[in-house]
Amino acid sequence: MESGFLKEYGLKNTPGRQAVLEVLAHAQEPLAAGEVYRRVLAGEGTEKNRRTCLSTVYRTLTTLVEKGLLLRGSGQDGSLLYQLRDSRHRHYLICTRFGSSVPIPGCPLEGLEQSLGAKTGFAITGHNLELYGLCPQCAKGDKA
Amino acid sequence: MESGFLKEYGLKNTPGRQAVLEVLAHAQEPLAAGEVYRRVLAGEGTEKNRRTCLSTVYRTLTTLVEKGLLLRGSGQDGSLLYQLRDSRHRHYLICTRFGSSVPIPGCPLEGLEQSLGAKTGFAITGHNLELYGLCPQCAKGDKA
DNA sequence: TTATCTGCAAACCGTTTGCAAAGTT
DNA sequence: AACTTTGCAAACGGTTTGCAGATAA
Repeated sequence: MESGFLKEYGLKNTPGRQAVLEVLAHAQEPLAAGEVYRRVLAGEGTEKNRRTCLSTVYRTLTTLVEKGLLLRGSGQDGSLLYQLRDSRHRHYLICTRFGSSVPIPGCPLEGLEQSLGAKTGFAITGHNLELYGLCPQCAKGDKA
Repeated sequence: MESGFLKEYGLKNTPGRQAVLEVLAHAQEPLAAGEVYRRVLAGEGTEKNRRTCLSTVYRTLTTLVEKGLLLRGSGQDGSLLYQLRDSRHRHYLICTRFGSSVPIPGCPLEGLEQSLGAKTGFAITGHNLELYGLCPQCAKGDKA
């Protein structure tokens, strides 16, 4: 994770912020604030900051979303999830009975964003997409 | 709203449930539980139930989602939103600066659901999609 | 009559905020 | 030194739960 990186956004370069960025850089999927916090404490990412509190993590995440470094979306249960803006993202098929999820290959929205941006004048920076349904096993034992 | 409708799902047909269903049937967009509650009290829908409590609304919504009558998604801020499963849904382009939103014409996922269902064996029942960006006005005065 | 449903109040959990101390530039 | 950021603890808002009385079948 580049340091000096934060300054360009008018932010002070503190170990806590570095740690949050590193955790998100290593994450494979969007993370909830609490999960980011746990990973920072566990020392994931190379920064060795283990002395932070949850509210600081929240404040950092909020700040970074405002500056455009992170994207914030929401999961099926309403939890807020954060990811680096440029990280490779995935979409998932989520079983509404057990919550199990299967990643969808590719992103079906790439073309759409462009054409929609052109049509509306919006500068589109991201999106949130999940599909819900019953997984094969659950679909059989249906009929509740 | 058909009565007798609920019985088929093994549910008792109570005025509270009727009222919740009616509110959702008249709604133009997905509603949060609190909003459903307010509308029930206000007597929207034809059912005249004004004597209910918020936890009952939550329980009703949860039950109806489990039975497959409703879909539950989540908004940009993580609030949980409910809608009738078969109601016409819309997607929105949301300005990340002010939260203003513009509806997207049509649903870009109709084809996708079918093919994905066939490929994975999931019985796909719904989805959640939002696009984020800066609206034309904000995109100009950028450079934070 | 029996099992389900409801209202109330309290618990719960994720998120936000006030404040004084610590850190960055 | 000036201003930003942090830790702590308390507040907050939406959601869930336990229980006893009411209601649908």
